Amino acid sequence: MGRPGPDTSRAWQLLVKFFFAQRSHLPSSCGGEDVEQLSPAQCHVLHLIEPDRPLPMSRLAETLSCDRSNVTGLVDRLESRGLIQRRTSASDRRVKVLQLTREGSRLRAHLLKRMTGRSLPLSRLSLDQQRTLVTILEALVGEKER
Amino acid sequence: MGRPGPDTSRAWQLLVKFFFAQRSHLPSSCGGEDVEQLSPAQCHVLHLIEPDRPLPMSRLAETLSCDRSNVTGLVDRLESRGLIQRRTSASDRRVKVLQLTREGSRLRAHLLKRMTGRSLPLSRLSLDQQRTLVTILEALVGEKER
DNA sequence: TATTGTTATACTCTATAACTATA
DNA sequence: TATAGTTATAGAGTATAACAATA
Repeated sequence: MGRPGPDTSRAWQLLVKFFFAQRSHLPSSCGGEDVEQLSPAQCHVLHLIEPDRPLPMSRLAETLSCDRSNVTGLVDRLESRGLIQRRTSASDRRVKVLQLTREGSRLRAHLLKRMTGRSLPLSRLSLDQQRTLVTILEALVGEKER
Repeated sequence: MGRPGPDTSRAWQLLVKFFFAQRSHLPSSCGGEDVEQLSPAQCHVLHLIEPDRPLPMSRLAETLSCDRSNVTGLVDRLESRGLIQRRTSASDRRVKVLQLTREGSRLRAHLLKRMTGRSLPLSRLSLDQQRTLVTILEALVGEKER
């Protein structure tokens, strides 16, 4: 619906810059009280798996837009930490669905909570700006409601 | 200036999701006519080095918020492709400054141009939204003017 | 002594290609 | 034949620790 303009390039540049600058601070540094120290990718996966909502590995690969073999490794590491579990789907024995363990669910909630904290630079924005940002990003990601 | 709210967490989640979804598409897939196929990190570094504006490696490490040893590797790879050059600073012989080669400068311009193209999802936003996004991101990154 | 950059090491992330098991 | 997931392999990204050169 829009047109490419000078702001297009500028926005992307800033987006990348922001992401690179923040990725090391959060949400990976979720360690703290928890022993675990998850990588950004692992944290991201943990976010994408919602409690009581089994997620096929193929869907995860799509969302991450990465190769399926990559997902195997990510899941291996998260599973070895006891955060998620693989389960063979009943309807199609080829697919494996992922679900959070109790520990995984706990850590995920902890992450979400932490992301809302004051330390997050995003909280420096006014509420109006935050709302606007969410609207824009939803349009970008192609999510309507969630 | 703001307060943590439900949108804070939501915004970050979307930001991460968007970045993960896009990182493989651009601007790394800048190959095309060029033989090179740069990684996202390498593209990012290329952006950060402006033509005729030598950048100390330590500054680059700060901007990327990563370890200095990491920068060594990134620069090694970009230098071996002939895109940038290391030069020992005259004022302080410990520091090395980076500058684009002619080829690097050309490729950087190509990247910037490509980012403005229609293919970029960001260009789906209205001009107003793009402008708003830039404003918000500038606040986040802590950049006033450029 | 402190700082800049490098090297050595180890682990994670990522893609490609070949494979297994299901469908 | 096609699809979901795995394995093997290779390269890139990242951090820690020890080191050299310079300040």
